[in-house]
Amino acid sequence: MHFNELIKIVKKRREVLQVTQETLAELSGVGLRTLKQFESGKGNPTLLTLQKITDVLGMEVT
Amino acid sequence: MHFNELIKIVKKRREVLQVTQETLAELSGVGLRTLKQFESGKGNPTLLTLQKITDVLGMEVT
DNA sequence: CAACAAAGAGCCATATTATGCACTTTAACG
DNA sequence: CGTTAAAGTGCATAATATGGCTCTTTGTTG
Repeated sequence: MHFNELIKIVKKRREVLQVTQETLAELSGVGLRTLKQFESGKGNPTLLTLQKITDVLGMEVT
Repeated sequence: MHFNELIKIVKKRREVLQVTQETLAELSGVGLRTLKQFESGKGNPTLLTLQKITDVLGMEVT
């Protein structure tokens, strides 16, 4: 899966759950700045960061 | 998917294809040291690094 | 055992990510 | 227009990934 698609999916999932970036950051333990960078397509997160995010969203990296 | 499972899958896939770490490193453009660290479970690769590796192996991160 | 190939690990320099803080932009209201 | 919430950005620093080189360990084969 392409990077941009991944971002879209994560972003959409967060919005469906009606969670703000700030809340997701807190819940996942990822820095708000990091999350913002990721969602705005300017990041290259580590696998750990991505997993923290997807875990909270009930998603999975495979 | 858990980190360790991911590693196992990648490793197994590489072995099935009978490709050495060295060759995979060259083909994927990832440093040999980085690949070794990843496969030995001591890494936390960036998404880009992981994708470079899985691309060559004909796998996909989703 | 000896020899070889592949994998793992230490050291170290450089590049990049993760993070907080403050500020700006955007969007949706009244 | 003014207000407010959410998202995006600039900047600095700490932490971590990357990658080359070298050495050690492991596994296989004669």
